[in-house]
Amino acid sequence: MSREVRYWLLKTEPESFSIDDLAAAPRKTTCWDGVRNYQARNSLRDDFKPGDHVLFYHSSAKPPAIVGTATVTRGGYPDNTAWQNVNHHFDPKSTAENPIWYMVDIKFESKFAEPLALESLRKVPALAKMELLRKGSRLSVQPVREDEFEIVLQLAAGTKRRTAKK
DNA sequence: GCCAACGTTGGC
DNA sequence: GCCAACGTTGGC
Repeated sequence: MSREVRYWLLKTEPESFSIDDLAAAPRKTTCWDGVRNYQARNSLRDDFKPGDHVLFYHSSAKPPAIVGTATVTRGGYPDNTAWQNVNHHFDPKSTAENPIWYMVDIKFESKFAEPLALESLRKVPALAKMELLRKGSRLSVQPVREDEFEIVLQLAAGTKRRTAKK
């Protein structure tokens, strides 16, 4: 029995890694390393599978916004940056024998014509239950419902059309 | 196991 | 820069 495709949202600060960085990366692919939160880790380790779709979100940006999409090309595997003690994400409790932290690979899929700002997403009733919009939400790796994902894509396409008409 | 102190995230 | 909302740590 084949598993259904799942949908995710990944947060990143564009100053450290942006959608443009992803688009410019070799094979437009990067490993999504450095996640150091257990709930997020569990998603990466257990639930990310190749073919899953990702919304790419810029946090601490002006404005904070969903800026594009990516696809998962490799499911969870140990995050080796955790046991490189020169690395910013070093965690002495994690070893190659007993990895604590996991990463995935994602590939660039699209960059929206216009960012979908957090503020504008809050005005969309169909997205009211989205984890991203929940008060106090801080998860950097979060599940997205299929209908939410589709609505976000439609919104992105809509801003594109309006821009084209100008 | 409780919980206060502390550190981090991230919108504003 | 502020601070609310978390998650983690560690004393007890």
